[in-house]
Amino acid sequence: MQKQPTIRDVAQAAGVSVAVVSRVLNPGSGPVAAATRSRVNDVMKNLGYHPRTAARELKYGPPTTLGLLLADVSNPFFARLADQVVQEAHSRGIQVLLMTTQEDDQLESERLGTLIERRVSGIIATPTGNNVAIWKQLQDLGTDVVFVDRSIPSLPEVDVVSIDNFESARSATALLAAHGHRRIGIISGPASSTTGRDRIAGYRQAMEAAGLEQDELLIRHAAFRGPAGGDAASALLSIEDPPTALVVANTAQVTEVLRRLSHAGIDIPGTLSVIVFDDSPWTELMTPALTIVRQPIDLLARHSVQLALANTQGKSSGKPTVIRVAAELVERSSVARLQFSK
Amino acid sequence: MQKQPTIRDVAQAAGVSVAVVSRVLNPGSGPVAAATRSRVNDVMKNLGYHPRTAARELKYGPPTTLGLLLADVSNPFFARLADQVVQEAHSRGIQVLLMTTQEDDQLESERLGTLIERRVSGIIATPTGNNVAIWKQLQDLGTDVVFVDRSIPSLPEVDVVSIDNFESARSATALLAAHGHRRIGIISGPASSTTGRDRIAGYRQAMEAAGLEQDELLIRHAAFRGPAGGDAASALLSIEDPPTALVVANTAQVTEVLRRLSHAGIDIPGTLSVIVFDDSPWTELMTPALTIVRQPIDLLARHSVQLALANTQGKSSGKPTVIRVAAELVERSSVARLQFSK
DNA sequence: AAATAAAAGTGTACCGGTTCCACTTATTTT
DNA sequence: AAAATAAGTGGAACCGGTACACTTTTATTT
Repeated sequence: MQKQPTIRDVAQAAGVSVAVVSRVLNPGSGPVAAATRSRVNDVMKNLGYHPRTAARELKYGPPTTLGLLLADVSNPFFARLADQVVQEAHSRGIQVLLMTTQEDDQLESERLGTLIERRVSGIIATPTGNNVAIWKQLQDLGTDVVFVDRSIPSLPEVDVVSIDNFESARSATALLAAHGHRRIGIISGPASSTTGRDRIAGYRQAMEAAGLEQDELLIRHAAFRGPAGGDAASALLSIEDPPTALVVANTAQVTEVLRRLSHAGIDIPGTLSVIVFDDSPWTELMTPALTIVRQPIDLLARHSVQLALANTQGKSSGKPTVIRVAAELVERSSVARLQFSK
Repeated sequence: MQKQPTIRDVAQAAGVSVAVVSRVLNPGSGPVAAATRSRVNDVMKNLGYHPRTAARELKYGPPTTLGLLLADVSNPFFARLADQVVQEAHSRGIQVLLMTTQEDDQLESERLGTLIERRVSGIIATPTGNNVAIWKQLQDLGTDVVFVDRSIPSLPEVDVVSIDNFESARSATALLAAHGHRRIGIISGPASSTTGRDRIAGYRQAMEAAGLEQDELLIRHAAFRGPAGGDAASALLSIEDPPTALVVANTAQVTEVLRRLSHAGIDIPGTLSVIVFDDSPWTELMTPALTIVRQPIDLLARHSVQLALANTQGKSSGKPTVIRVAAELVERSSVARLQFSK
């Protein structure tokens, strides 16, 4: 392990002052003779010099790091989001500190503490819904906070990027209704989440528009984690007059719900038609290929990163920005046309 | 946006020196009277003070950040790895800087540059295979480098954590042979990768042990990214005497290969038996449920993090550590028993 | 050729913590 | 009661860059 050269070592070796080396390091910060510049560059290469980000950050807490706080990354939806966010950030020279909450507000609060100490310029997060005080503090500190996929109603001043949950659920439900389904179930996120509520609202509107009876038994909320999703699916199937179609609108639990359906030996779409909120590659590989609501993850990522860096670039507009991108209903083979039997 | 209080603000407000505040901040670094401690703590809370990591890092480049450099995170295997690494790191109070290379060595080199400037204490990476000089430099600088899943033969002094690729491929192939298959194909990673080579070697050994003819046409290498995986699958199926069984041993391209098989209308396991290296949840949901080689991602993550922090903790043992964890062959329904027809 | 302007380069305070060392004030030891 | 030891606190240098104010060199103008 060699001792790390500093800017002063470089300056001395090149026979110039540290100020000049700093200028070479930051083009545009001041004039440097071409000959000097190349000499300094040579010395830096020979010495294996690399400026330390920590030292640079000390002067002005710079917009070079961004926090990405997700529920977990094993979920394909979040994984793809993380992938896109990282790519988008990298393309702007920004680094990403990845953290997970496991939907645990205690863990979330710890992570937020770390992000504060690191003075990240922005945070992109899927909030658990608690820790409102800390989120507020973060904003007061000048950190750009962006909620993605979900939001917290009691924090209306935070930027939000998500799909149009209402419209997505509405159109998915409408599609099922148009195929003759009258008993349509929906499994959505917790009622405390905006995501969950909006999707249910869209579902209701579609049911009403189709003139279908709204049975509260057909509406299920499931927590983002744990067995709740599977339980909801099982419960839905065991009611007296079970649904012939199901919208799985809890993005985080799609796999869990499908596993339960599969184990129950449900024939899709024979017994049950299904539309899910998840556009993972494998939804196409299943038998039958699943009809899905495709979330434009790249757009979610791009807008999130943009907003998370907005204030930094002086583009802060007093009001919080809410971006709703359109989701796409991709029809495949998991929805059956129901014959009129009654 | 409020101005951020510094340690001096706290000191002044509490009527003590900065040294005392620092001691309160770092318990064990020196004596502080209980009364003073609580007074300082109160002031910190009132002022909303949070120490800046950047300033702290300046003194001693500390082991508080770890770089995770993956090919991409949209791939479920890497996503789950990232998830576990982050959890493991968090449990040790370490933060994770996530980066992706897209398997592009140019991008990789840029990312490595950033990691050097940040003086991360350790790096966990799936290397592209190039940039050997930079990896060496990283190590000289005292950074703990750990390759996970793959390695680079020309860098034997780097720690490696992976599954036992040879044995995994051998046992998967042996299972197929035991089911009466004689024409067994394999799609593995590029020949330049250790992963790819080891798996092929395991395959060869199993073929030989079973007394089966080794046809080079049955062995395909596919790059980790791009359409190569799918092309390899198509090519395999169109040879004169096509395989009746296939080992998809290119973890990164499993989905791509399966998609191609699905589109080609191949009946699994009727026409083709399949074993894949991927234990994503959805492999169980497919029809038929896929027989898989399950990689213990949690173990890979745990060992990686441990090694990446080893030197920091003074546990550096001159020699590089190579950890091979056992993978598990999970039999499900995608392998058919072949009747002897010849 | 003198005057003026622009370019190149230097010295040093500063960012916000940490830590060594010196110093003062209790507490023990003999 | 004097000396030795420990506890509590403060002063200031330091980490490695950045940037401002200023001096020196070179180029341009008339």
